[in-house]
Amino acid sequence: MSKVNTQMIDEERAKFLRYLTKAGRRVSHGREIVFDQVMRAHGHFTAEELARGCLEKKLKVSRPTVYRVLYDLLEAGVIRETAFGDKHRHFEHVYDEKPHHHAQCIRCHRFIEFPDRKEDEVYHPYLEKQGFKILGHEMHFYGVCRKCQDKEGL
Amino acid sequence: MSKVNTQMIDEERAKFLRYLTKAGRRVSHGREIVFDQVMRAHGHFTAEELARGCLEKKLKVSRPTVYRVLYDLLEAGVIRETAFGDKHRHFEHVYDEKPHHHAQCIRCHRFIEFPDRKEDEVYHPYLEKQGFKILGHEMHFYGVCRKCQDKEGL
DNA sequence: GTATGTGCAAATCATTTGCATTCTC
DNA sequence: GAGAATGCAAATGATTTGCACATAC
Repeated sequence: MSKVNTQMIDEERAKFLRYLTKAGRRVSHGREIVFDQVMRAHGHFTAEELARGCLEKKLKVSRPTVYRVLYDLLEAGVIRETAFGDKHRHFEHVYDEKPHHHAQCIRCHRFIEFPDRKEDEVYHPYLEKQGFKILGHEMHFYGVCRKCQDKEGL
Repeated sequence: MSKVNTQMIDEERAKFLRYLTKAGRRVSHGREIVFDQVMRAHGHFTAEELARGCLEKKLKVSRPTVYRVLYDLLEAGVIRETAFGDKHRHFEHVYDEKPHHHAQCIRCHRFIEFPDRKEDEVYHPYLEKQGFKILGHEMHFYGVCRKCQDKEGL
């Protein structure tokens, strides 16, 4: 919608195309459709949700293709997997990434989302104010390890 | 092994029994076996791993029972789900819980584990020293939300 | 034209469920 | 003895794969 948004999508698209070219893969119809749908998605989504959405909209892609392209996008660094202990895989764009956090209830599995701050202690009062009883936490960084960076250097 | 360890296991067992009693559930053979195996497990494990282990050791439990008891233990707060974006469910004890962190490679999905510090910035140099290129992070708190606390109060 | 991408149907794999049987309280 | 727990086999649901056909380069 906004100029920034459009620009970011273009950058992501360029990143994807660059990746495909470099990897000797093709710019196919399926890849375009799925890329598009991913960019339209808000927040995090599961592979199934995206696939279902495509099918419901009668887009010309099959479920397996959605899954396949999702892994392309992962490889390309356009999306990333989020760290939820759920049965399904969750993804989200890389492009709207700001450090963002979640508190999950071990009973109902619902998430409370909260804004970024500098130090982890800062979050406790915030969550407690919402009545969330904290049992522990885990910081989850994602990135590329040395070995994989070396491999990519090839 | 150590005295502390044994004591903690006893405490966890007591917690589990208390939960079962309170919930009007029974102290069955299956629950004892699975509790035992969980306490022997190191770090995090998947339901499948635990089930397979039980079957390989010819323990008197079936796969569905392992799964069922695992959810009892979750309910009882003896184990918790960890926040990994994997197809399987990961669990770990609550009892050896210290704030601990993981950095995961988006390529090979391997984890780098690292010790707890006070502020999240502190981790960056640590990971970078290991050649891990950080793309982002996510703080994951687990606990019980207000609604579920209220429900438990019943 | 050739190698890659795709859909379809079928295979997998972890997890869950129905139900008859066995056990705990 | 009644209500729970369990095993078994079968169901489920997400994800993946084999393969013949279609398409991008």
